[in-house]
Amino acid sequence: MGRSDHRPGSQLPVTPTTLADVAERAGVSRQTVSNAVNNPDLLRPDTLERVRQTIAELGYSPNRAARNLRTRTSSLIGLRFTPAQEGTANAMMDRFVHSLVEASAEAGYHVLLFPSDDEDPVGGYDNLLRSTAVDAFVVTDTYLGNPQAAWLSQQRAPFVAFGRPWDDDEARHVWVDVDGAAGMRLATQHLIDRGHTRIAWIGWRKDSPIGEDRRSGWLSTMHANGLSTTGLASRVEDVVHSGAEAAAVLLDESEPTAFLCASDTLAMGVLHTLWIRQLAPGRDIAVVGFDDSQVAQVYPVGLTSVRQPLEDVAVEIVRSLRALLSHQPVESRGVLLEPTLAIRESS
Amino acid sequence: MGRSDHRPGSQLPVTPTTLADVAERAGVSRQTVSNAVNNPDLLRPDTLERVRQTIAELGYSPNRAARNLRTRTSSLIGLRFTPAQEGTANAMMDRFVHSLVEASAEAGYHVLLFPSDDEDPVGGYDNLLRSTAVDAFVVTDTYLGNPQAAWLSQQRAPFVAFGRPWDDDEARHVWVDVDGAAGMRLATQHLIDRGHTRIAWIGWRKDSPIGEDRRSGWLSTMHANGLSTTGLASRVEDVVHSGAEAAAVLLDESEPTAFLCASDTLAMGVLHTLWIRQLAPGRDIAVVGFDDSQVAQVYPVGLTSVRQPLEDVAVEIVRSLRALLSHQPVESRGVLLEPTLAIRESS
DNA sequence: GACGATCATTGGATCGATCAAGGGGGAGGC
DNA sequence: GCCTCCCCCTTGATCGATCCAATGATCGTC
Repeated sequence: MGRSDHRPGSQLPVTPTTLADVAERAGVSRQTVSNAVNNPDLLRPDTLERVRQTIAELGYSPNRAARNLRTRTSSLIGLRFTPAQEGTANAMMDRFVHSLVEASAEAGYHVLLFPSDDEDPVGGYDNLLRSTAVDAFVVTDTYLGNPQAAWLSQQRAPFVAFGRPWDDDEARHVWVDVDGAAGMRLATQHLIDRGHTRIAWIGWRKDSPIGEDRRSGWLSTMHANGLSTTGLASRVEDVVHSGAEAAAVLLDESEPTAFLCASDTLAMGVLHTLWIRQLAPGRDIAVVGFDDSQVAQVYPVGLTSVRQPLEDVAVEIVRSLRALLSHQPVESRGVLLEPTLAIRESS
Repeated sequence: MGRSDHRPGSQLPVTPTTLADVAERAGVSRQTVSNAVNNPDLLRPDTLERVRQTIAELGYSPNRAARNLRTRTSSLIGLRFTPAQEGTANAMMDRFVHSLVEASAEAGYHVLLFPSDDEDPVGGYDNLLRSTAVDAFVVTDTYLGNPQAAWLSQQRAPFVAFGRPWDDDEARHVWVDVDGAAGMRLATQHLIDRGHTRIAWIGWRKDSPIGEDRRSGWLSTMHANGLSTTGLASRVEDVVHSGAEAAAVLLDESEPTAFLCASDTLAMGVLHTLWIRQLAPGRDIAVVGFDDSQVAQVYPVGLTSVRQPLEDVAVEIVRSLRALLSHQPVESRGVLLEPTLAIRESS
């Protein structure tokens, strides 16, 4: 039998059991039953036992709506669900959402998804906030110019961001992020340890702070090891064929022996170019990506990739959220977590 | 300015506006405000206008908890969130969840995620049901021996399944599914049209009804075109290297010119074998997968793949759910949707 | 055995919405 | 003029939990 006794073979009563039902049956008042559920310490051990017994017998579970109304909470965390873009390999949302659901459940919260509306990016937040449908939000897209974090701050709505407030020095909200630069240092050092000296970088356009951060990890590690980076960097759009073209140009002009990419999508482009030129990834040329996407995992020649610790991110977010909601002083405004490197045949 | 007037520059009041606040300000009773929101037809046009004006001025939005308590509904749909398995390419959950969130929102519902517990697969459902936290469920894993659908049916809990009740003839619940056999007929015919006659099948083990269904699409189309299938079929585990091994054996023994796979994961295995043997996918040998995963989309040689119409599935599910919850007679117990074929360079 | 202090438990009010009846007023019919 | 009807709106009760203040039980103490 499962953890909770849900009595296979029995049906749920048409009208669910209420607190009053339990109270009557156990011969105590409603408040006592309420205390048995929420403040067991207040009851005498024998009373507690009797009430718990009755709760189990009747299969009672507090009505969420009534509790929410009285306590002015919902035990729900709102998350705007943005799916992975088609044609890219950036599918970390899936893993992150799962981790968040798990971590939230541990803390007694559920995750409520709401759709994204590009025309009115804060509309969904506003509705949920006004109707007190959620206790807090988790914000994921903290890219340049995204008004959500600032708007929520201004509304004094509790939220934690996954991602640093890159472009906003004024931001005072709580955030959790993964140290992309550290991940790239890890990857670069890995390649250097394998004997590579001419390691090329293929990243995003300069206006992406995330991309520039990752790039800095490559740059600093190269220089720290006394290696040159001139002519070895390229900045392109985050699509497969851009990665392929960049790799072709770099191969022709600078003869790198390894490629470090800001995303798995770009890495796939590199692999395409290698395939066309009959170069074997891992043996002739090393390739490393970022995100440890499914693509990296199932690609015939496994792609080495920087893996974000999304499980830890979720745990940390929920921890911050709880502190925020219980009005405890938050230890620190931001938390930065270290990624790991999933090493495969491509390096 | 956005669709809903959320007044940038203003803060949310500390205590949210209530129905009574609006009533007082508009000079009407609480019930009249309630009717303005839920049954506008009951009001005289000028009163309605006045109330609406006041609602807009105060930025009023009905308190969810109070409404839920009174109406005994929650406008929430529960979904057990199971992430994609690592090391496989089956990441349709991401796309499906997004579609479901969108379709639900259209109908005034939000999606509530709860975690999966393998030890107690119905525990999560039970809790939410007992505490009347959700109005209905969407069940996604209807594989062999999964007790969820049967358990929910027995509890008389409203739910719609994504997936047929393969192994349960007794099942009377509502479901929506994608016709995998039709998808494979499409794919097989596509390959035949391209001149292929020796088309091999790599699928899952025989105890997977989904796998057998997909296989039947290949089989029937081959036979309908007078083509032989002997020695051209293989049944393996759904992992990359199994697909690779199966492809190697088939190439040696039966010399197929095309491979049809039950999943993109297996197709990746096939591509691996082709790569090792220096065979060009699409030119020397055609390959087709199933699910149109990100892998199929970003693989250097785009992988042709059967694409499930998940957007339509979600819409259909929400439609059924609404009928179920409004106690309308459901037109049909099950709905079967046709997949499409995403044609790329591999075929 | 009376006393205040502490502990365990209780009854009434409340959260903010909707439901179910009931009331005021104008139009229309006799 | 009076009654009925209908439309529009209001009032009181209710959903099921928790908050708050108060009451009864238990205890040690003098």
